[in-house]
Amino acid sequence: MRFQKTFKALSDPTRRGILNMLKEGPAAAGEIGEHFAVSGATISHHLSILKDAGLILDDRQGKYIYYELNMSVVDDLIGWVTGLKGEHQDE
Amino acid sequence: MRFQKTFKALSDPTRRGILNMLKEGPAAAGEIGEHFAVSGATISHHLSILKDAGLILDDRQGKYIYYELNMSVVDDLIGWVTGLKGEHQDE
DNA sequence: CCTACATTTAGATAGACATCTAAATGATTC
DNA sequence: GAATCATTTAGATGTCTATCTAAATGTAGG
Repeated sequence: MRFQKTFKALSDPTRRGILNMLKEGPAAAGEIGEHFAVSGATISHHLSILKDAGLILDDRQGKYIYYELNMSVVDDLIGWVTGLKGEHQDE
Repeated sequence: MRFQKTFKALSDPTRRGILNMLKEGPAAAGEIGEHFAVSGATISHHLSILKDAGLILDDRQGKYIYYELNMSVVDDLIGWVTGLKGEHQDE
């Protein structure tokens, strides 16, 4: 199942919030955490799921780890969803 | 959360399979069930989740209930996913 | 109206998941 | 290298979810 992890990752509102945040550009884990009412450990958990799904990339810079959207996977996702609109290429 | 039910619905592979099937056109619950290795009750459960998410519409015709993709919600979904690519309209 | 067929609802169960606190790892600076 | 800050990992817990079988509902035809 090529998109299982992707859609699972998107099924949580905090994770979608994180992706929306990252539209504005890369951000460190701590900065991301400030925007949500959950513990840092929980944010870290969400980031690992988004990363495992390929939706985000990480880039350590000293103390901080910056996360950013992975546009190529976002494009794959757009492809899948758009595919629901008729053009009959299977799966 | 405007898209919570939508993404939750998409997070299951059987439900995505159903949506892919319905690209070809409307189908009755029984016909849908034939394509997946789960009980009819389980298919019914998945259909109710897809329906609650607005992704499919139902249309009873005598004994049968035909399901079809709801393109307007598919379009909303495309809008959300495409929105990840930059154009900064929030959420 | 009784039988047969299509689908849903009810109730139960096993596995998955979001969350927390506490502890561990990684990296900088003095 | 000890102290400090950023982040992750471990372990526990309550809730959610996909699935099943059995029973109920809806619909058509004899």
